[in-house]
Amino acid sequence: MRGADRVRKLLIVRPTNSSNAQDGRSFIETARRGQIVEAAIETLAEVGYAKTSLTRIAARAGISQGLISYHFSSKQDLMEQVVTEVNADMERFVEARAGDADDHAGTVKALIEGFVRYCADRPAGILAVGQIENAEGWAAEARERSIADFEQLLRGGQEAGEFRSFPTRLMAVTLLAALEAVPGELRAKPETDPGVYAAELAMTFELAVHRTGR
Amino acid sequence: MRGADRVRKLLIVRPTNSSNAQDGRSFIETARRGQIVEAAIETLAEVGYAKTSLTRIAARAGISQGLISYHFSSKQDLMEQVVTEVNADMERFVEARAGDADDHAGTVKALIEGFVRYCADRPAGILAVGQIENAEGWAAEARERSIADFEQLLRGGQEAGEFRSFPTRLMAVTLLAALEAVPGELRAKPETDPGVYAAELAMTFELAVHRTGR
Amino acid sequence: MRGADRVRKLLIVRPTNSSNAQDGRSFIETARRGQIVEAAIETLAEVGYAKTSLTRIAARAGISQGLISYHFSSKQDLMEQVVTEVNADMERFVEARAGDADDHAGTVKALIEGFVRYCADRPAGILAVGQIENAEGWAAEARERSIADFEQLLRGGQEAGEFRSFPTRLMAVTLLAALEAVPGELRAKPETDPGVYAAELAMTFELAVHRTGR
Amino acid sequence: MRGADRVRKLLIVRPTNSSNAQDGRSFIETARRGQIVEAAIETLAEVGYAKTSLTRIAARAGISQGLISYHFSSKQDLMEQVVTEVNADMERFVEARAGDADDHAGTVKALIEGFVRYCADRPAGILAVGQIENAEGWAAEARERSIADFEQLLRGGQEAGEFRSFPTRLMAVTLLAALEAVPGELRAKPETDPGVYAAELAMTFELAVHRTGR
DNA sequence: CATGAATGAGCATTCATTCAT
DNA sequence: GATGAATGAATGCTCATTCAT
Repeated sequence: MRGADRVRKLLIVRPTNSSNAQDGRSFIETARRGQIVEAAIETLAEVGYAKTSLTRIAARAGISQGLISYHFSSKQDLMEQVVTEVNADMERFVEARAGDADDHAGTVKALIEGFVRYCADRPAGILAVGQIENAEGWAAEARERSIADFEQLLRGGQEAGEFRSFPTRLMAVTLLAALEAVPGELRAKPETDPGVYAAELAMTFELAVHRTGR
Repeated sequence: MRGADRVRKLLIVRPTNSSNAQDGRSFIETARRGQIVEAAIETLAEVGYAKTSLTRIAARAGISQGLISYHFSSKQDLMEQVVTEVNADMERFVEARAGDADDHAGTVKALIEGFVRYCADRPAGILAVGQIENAEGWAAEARERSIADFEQLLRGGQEAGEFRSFPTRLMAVTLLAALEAVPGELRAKPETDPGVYAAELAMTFELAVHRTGR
Repeated sequence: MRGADRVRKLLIVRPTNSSNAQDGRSFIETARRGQIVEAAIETLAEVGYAKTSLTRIAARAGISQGLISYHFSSKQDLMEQVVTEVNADMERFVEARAGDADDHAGTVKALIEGFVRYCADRPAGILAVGQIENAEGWAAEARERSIADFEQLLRGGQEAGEFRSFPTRLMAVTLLAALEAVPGELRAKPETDPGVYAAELAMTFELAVHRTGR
Repeated sequence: MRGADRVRKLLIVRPTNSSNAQDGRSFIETARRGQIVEAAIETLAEVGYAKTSLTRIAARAGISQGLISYHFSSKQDLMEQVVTEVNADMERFVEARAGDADDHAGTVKALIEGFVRYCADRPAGILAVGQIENAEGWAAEARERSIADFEQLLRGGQEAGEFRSFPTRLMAVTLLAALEAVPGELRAKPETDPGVYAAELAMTFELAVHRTGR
């Protein structure tokens, strides 16, 4: 299995059990929903969850408040949609740029680089999702899924003899945390070169996981 | 300078410019303020900032809503107090357990271990502060201060020839992120052995920063 | 310049700098705003500023509290609107009934009579504005504007040789005070004949200002 | 009856039916009550009724909030006391300076001059009473008493053939209004010479009431 | 006498949500 | 599909008042 496949497998979009995954939407409905989600993302990234009201989102989208309720059954429904769409978008992005690494170390590196580049390209989405997960208390579920994915990759590296022995869960948690810090850092220091950031992060985890001695 | 001193220096409690540091409080007032701060921490850790209202804090403390306003000039005042007290408590704790490492690597290790142990001991405070800093938009400032501290330590290690060459800011950001993930992980997996977590985290960063080759 | 013109000039509606003068309101919005303003006036006139809460105004208007906030950005915004509308209404009324006096004495008389008749017709508005200006601390500004207007008229009379010499400001202050006492008196003694009141007040100031000797 | 007697009669302090007229107060109690009343007057005159809280009065007096409630059964009780004391003080002042006019016109003049001088001397009290009467809706009662007094004086002048014929109540209302405007004007234009103001006001009403033709 | 801790009602305001049009 | 008028609950906060000390 080549790296691209590994990343693809890792980032596969999981079906949501909530009711907003139904299809059979008209073109206009899909467009409106997208517009609202976009406005929500921008608002969340800009002012934070606490100050993000439906009124504010509607104002940003240039539509009436009522229309949001027409398209989303509740504020929570909209927030779920934001999380789903951003995750799907990010996964598509990362997968597309995943290198053709043929070992696990390369896959980790590709993953990190893809994510950092995504954050540099479209920082609002990740910031928005961070706000939502934190505020709504959904961090736990989302985290578990990501952690499980990372663990699988790390365990694969250990089994292939590439990585040293370590508790995969803790390393996965740490890797996830390091990635989650990226958009905030890029916002705090916009002059940061994403390439350097990605390379440094990749190096850090390469050193942390690779098999020592030999 | 020994490790304990380095940690002490790192964790020095910064003077607050706000007015709630005044002394001259009666015993009963101090006790009530402490009780309210405690109730606020528990509430924040449990339900998150968005659902933490003064009413809820009062209910948890078993007092009237008005009493909070009697002791704190505003909700923000209370939140500031929570941050101040938790930080002071954490720094006291970490400093007290700081090892006697006589090199920079040892200091980093002591810092990580102290922090993980603190999170294991009193997880609510750190979670509460995280909620506040995120919601109130104070995260940026708090981050910068911590990052500056960490950078100083890392740069010291580089200058002493202990650490490899890397951009200290990015490593500091990553280290901070890894630490901030600790209370969430301990909450998600309460069975985690803090000692193992601390050791693993220390090892991870030891490998990441130490001078390679030789 | 005839008396009607003098009064018209005197009572010209001053443009408000606040933003609530915008047009482009729907019919229903205009109606609701009017209803709320009306309820506010009645409440203020009846129970005074201190006991006039948005809850009370809403109750009198038979609507929810939230609806007031929907139509007015703040309590102060509503109060400004009350002042603006009552003043405009009063000025329209007084101007419409302004006599065709062709001297300054006649103009003063027309002004007094118009105002007394307005107070007899719609006493609540003037009482409400009095409450607001006093409580909000706007009394000073409003007073100065009225005094300046009155002074101008009185000075005109002096220059025309109709009025005796007196400090115009003090006479203006006294005249204003006498007028402001009208709604209170009409409320205290509803049986008072407004015509008699107006005539008596006009006579009082006629005697006070007119040129003696000859 | 000479003018001084007329004024004395006019300004006689009426017994209050409320319960705060009881005697048998200790020295310290009397002093405290006076101190609180004084602080209330200053606060009312400075910030207006709406912003005058017991907390604020206590702060100004340099005592605890509770002490006000200890000495006055309610906020309303304190406000009543302010009105009573200011009125008594004012009446004492006016009476003391009442001239020895031997006709009614002179008495009116003495009254006006005394009041203007009092407002110039101690403006806070009258402003405070104005705030209270307006806000509490007590204006009515207080007004009626003053009006009755003035009417009696004016009727006396008419019966003595000094004054022209006019409805005494309306002239009394107007005179009262003119006097009530004095403290506000002195505050708005502190450079005003009280002597000039008094003389002008006296002249105005002299012209308004005196018997014309002869 | 005096304090200040404590309460509970009331305040203006915000906001997610509903619904007639 | 879309609007915006309307609601009602919740929020942070102020304040007169009570009461144990």
